[in-house]
Amino acid sequence: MPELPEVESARTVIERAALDRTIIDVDDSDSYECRPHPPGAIRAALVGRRLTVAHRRGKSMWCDTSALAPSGEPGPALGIHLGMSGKIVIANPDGEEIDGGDYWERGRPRGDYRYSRFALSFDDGGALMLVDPRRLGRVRLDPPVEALGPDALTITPGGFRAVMARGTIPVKARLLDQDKIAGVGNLLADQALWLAKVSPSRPVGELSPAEINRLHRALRRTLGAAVAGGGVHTLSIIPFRKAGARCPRDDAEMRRGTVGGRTTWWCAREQA
DNA sequence: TATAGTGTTATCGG
DNA sequence: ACCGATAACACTAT
Repeated sequence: MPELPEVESARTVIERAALDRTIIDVDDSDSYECRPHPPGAIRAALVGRRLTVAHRRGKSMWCDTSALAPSGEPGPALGIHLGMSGKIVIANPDGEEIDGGDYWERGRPRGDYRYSRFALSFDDGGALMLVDPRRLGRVRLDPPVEALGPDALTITPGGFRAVMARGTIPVKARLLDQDKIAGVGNLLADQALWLAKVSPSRPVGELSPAEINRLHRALRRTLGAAVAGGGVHTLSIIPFRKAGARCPRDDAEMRRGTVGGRTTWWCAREQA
């Protein structure tokens, strides 16, 4: 399920395979996925335009759209969030199907579009779909991406220190706050905290400068490992997030709890 | 069969 | 203002 690395991969798929194709139809009939737009609103805004650039910040993607005529104004940005179960699928007129989630989740039978919640049809006969069984993703025009914090992949040490500077909130909850730092999900957070040997429930304001530095370096390493390995499911702590598991570094018990509203696993000794 | 879950948003209560 | 808890979304995996 998508965190920053998976979303970046989806963005790349759009960039490679969906830009500069003229949109002739839009299925925006799922009013929950497309909230707050009523059915037809996204369609009316996009038909006749092309996606021109694919952006990402944290787990949010958005595409710039072209003007309807050479002298016209560009269209609104098309924002796509994958939620917990979404992926981009592109079907091409020659029968080729590009599944932007193939590398991180079990395959979906070719041509199974049961869970397509939003789709763009192109004038060449192809289509881009948001396939999202749980319907936790969303599609909207001009998404408020400026509310997001700096991207977790490019945040500077100074920026990271500022994010972790104040408050009594548990450090993991702060890592998951997309308005403070964008892109860290539950698994990336558990892995980075484990690598840095920092307890997920420590109040951020009590972290030492050394701990904050360690955590930032751990986060960078974690993001690099997830991108290189092919998704957050390849992170090294994942097999140990289960009952009875022991920490692969010191063999202490792995503990389970809820931090920031999410299931959290940590080493009872090193992350005390 | 029952339960948990890799995400976000809104809302309520302290 | 800050923070925790809950619900909503609807399906898969164990």
